[in-house]
Amino acid sequence: MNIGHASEKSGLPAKTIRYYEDIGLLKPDRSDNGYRDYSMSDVHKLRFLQRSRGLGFSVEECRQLLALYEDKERASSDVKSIARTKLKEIERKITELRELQHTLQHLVAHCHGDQRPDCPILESISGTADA
Amino acid sequence: MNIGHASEKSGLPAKTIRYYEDIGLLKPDRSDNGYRDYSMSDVHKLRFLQRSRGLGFSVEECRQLLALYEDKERASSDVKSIARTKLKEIERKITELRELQHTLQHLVAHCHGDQRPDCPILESISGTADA
DNA sequence: GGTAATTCTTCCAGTAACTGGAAGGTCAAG
DNA sequence: CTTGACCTTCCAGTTACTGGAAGAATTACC
Repeated sequence: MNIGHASEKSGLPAKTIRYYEDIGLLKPDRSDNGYRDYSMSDVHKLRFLQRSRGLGFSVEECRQLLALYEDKERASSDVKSIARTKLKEIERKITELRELQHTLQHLVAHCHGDQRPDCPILESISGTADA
Repeated sequence: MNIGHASEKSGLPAKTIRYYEDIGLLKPDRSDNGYRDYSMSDVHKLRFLQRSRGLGFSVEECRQLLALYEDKERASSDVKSIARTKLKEIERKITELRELQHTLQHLVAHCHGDQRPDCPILESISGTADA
């Protein structure tokens, strides 16, 4: 599969896909003509990268997450501990997104023109009533 | 409140806080000595930025979200529509995080050394069974 | 078969969002 | 009144892309 097709399937621009290859996140086969040739597995990884980058994980964290998957045959205890650390982070992110969600919902539902600058959303928007 | 204190409270490095000021995300008061002086409201905004950046929103999206809050007095229909768009995005992010969570949980629970490279996690890790 | 458009290649420069470090001013403690 | 922590600005470097040029390969059309 050429890069254009892989780009469509993964949601990542071709430029970004080539960049990910440059920094060693994946290395697709090459066809005889020199074109990159992406397998389904490559596309899965790209889609995974597209998602996890969009969720605020750094490229290095994504590299770890990919390694988790790729090294699962050995599944050593450190691999599991990384996974558990990431799971904690994911839970935190979900919690924070829920709070952001509630804040915006409140904004849409209750703050319609008659709110003063001291709206309680100001207090809740940061997730800390005190700070 | 000086920048060091605001940094502690918001979780953002002082460098980043100054950068956010440079690009016009907030403008704290200045004390007589020229030091930046952060209000509680400023710290709330910083904490909000810290969170939403970590959740994969771009600085420009964060600017919009902050504006949502700051312009809530007028609460025009476009403000609400932006909020609704962001709510959709937040829901998507939550869904994706849940899927990532399940994948990692599966990895920790079931893939312990006896998995072949064609582990079904490969299929599910990208969130698309087909692709 | 010819040729024009599309898609691919590499390379190099630019942007976004920080991040580190130098050079120097301010301030609280001893 | 000096030492050390914290602040200032400025400029350079890093990360993670992103755009564009120049050229080769494929596909689409006559």
